[in-house]
Amino acid sequence: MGERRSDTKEKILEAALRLFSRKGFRETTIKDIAKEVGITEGAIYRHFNSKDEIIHELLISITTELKEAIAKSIEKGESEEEIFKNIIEALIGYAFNKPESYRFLNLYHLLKEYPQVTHLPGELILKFLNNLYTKKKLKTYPEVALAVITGSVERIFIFKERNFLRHNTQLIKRELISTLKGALIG
Amino acid sequence: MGERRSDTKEKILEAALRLFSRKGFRETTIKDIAKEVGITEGAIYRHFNSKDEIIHELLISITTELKEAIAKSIEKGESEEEIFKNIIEALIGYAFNKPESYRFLNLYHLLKEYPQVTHLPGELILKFLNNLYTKKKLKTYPEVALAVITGSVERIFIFKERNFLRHNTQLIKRELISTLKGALIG
Amino acid sequence: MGERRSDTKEKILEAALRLFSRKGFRETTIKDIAKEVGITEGAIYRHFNSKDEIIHELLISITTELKEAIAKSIEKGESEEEIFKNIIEALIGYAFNKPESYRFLNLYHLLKEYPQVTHLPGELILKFLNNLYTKKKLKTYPEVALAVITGSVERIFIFKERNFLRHNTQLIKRELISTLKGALIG
Amino acid sequence: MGERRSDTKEKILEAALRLFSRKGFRETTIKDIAKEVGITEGAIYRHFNSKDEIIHELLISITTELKEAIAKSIEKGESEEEIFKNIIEALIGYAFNKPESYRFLNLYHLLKEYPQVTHLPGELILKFLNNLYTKKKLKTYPEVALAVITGSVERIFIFKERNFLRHNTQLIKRELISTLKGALIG
DNA sequence: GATGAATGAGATTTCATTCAT
DNA sequence: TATGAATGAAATCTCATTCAT
Repeated sequence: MGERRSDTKEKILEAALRLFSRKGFRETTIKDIAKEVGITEGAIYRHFNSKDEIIHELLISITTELKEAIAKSIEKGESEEEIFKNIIEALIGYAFNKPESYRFLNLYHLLKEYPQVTHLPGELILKFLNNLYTKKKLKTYPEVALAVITGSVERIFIFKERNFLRHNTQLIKRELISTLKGALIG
Repeated sequence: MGERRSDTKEKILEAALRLFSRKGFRETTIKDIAKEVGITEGAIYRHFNSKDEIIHELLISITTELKEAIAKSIEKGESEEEIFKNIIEALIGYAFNKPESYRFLNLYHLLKEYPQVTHLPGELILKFLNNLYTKKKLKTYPEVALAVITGSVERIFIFKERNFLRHNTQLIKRELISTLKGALIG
Repeated sequence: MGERRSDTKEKILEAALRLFSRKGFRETTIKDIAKEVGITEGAIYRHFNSKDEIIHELLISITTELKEAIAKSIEKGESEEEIFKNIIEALIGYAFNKPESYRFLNLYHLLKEYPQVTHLPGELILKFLNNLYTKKKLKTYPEVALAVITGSVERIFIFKERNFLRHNTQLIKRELISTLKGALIG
Repeated sequence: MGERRSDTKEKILEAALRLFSRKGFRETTIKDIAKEVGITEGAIYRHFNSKDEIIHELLISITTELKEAIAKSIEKGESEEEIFKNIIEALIGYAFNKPESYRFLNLYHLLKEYPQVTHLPGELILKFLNNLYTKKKLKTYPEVALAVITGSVERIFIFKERNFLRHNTQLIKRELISTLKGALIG
């Protein structure tokens, strides 16, 4: 039949992301993905050479997307304080708007080795924090600040997914931003 | 016949923990575990009915252990501030001293559904934070505070494992504690 | 619309021969052949109904070609000795000038059953040898002579392909002819 | 159940040899082998890591066996003429008594690259022929002689398998030996 | 004639689990 | 208790062939 262009490839990536992020890499089978897309297993292999290739392609595109979101949030900020706020907003925004992508990333980095090839989104943030640190505007070491920021966002995300947050999302976002601001740049 | 019920069973649990935390659940096979212990696959089934049972037993014992560590850290503190500090120390201490158990826990909770049966260590901390919040001694919502605390510790742990921290562990610990204290209870 | 019935069909046969003789039947895929020709898999099926049909068509044309070469070598000879020499020259010539066809034939007959339909080139040679034998001009049984002739040529061919021959090809050819002559018809 | 020792491994090798030599490597499946042995596919993998490993193990043992047969035939001979005769007898004997092994070897060397690791049986024969050649006792180049010997034996073998020989085996053997002797050492 | 996505059957391999010894 | 061969189900991947365009 053949959908126009490579609609199918896109559908495979979407289905795979959905399943990987929900169930993990090993526990998601090619058959699962095929069924989700509505094709047969063999058809997957016209678009990808292996399961690993699907995972890798997702990793690259998600990493790129998140990195770009962060880059943009840094560029747009006018003061350091604003940039700080923008970064956290970008992180939370990404996690909340693209939960599957965000989960995928966490899962990947927990299970697989850190891939050398991929420049991680964290690097951009770290650069900014290093800069603040040099100017004595950061209350702690850059690595510690990075850990606090990214770790907090991740947990907030998990809590949200588990319906553990007793306040509405907007409120939580604002709280987190002001808490981290207070903690790190005063 | 010795007195300890089963030396082998203990060794299986240790080996399984080591492998699960390093490679993941699905990517660790019963054969891997058996080889690590120095026995054969069949022998594993003398001590456990299934692979899942091993995972579950590990989950229970690790969860219990961490919960007890936290409980103790709360009991021992005399002031609220001290308890706050103790809790964070207990968390970092656990992560740093029992990295495999800590990794196991993170992995498990990322991959499997939250098991209803298990009372999570976080609950004790949350109770304490709720208490602080009621007394207006917490700068943000308890859930947000819990996210910041546990998320930060997790990231510091990951950074340490990846040799990403440029200062020594003791220094980092102290920094984290003072940062979180500043952020959350001022 | 040209006159040659199908240029593409010819190209497919050539590519298939090249690949089959190099890698074997099963290890050569329709996709391999299509890629070699520069068309797609589906296009192959415009010209052939199945992979087996390609193999069979090659078999027929190669067998015919070799048989004709041998027939010609027999017709052209004036004395029995000359015919004997011509046959061996034709065999070596075919192997050396059409190595892919020759390899194909060997491979086919090693892997598949002897096809009843195909009259083998060997039959012509055997007829000639039978004739010599009747006239008491052959030093051994015709079958043995046929084995010695065809087997020797095949091995010389293999040795050449593996760069195992330490003398130039012309010399080797001459040596082989005189050796076989000495051995079989004195 | 488990037969004593590794009876099963031996049975797998035997069945695999039988099938490979009859049908080829790719056209013989693990399932075929398992069925022939009377076990399931999975069981094969307790004894071998892959299909290739089975092929390789067969290659090594067959090559070794043939090489030893030839080495012995050389050692036992007292005169050069006797050694010459012994070698051919050893080759024919091996082909006729272990037809599956002999077919396997031919098939392997036609389909796969010459393996560097394996010292080929031909080397021993070549050494002997080189020696004869130096002493001016060989009527042609050693490589040509080797080709004539091994090629003739192979074809005789094939003819026998195809019921193409019109005289009894013993007679054929004797004929071949005397023919080759006449051809090569006079 | 040609494309290339898709099918469907089957091949190799993996692995939790069972079981005779 | 322990061994390790065997099972059986399932996973990844391959490929000849079909078919809508």
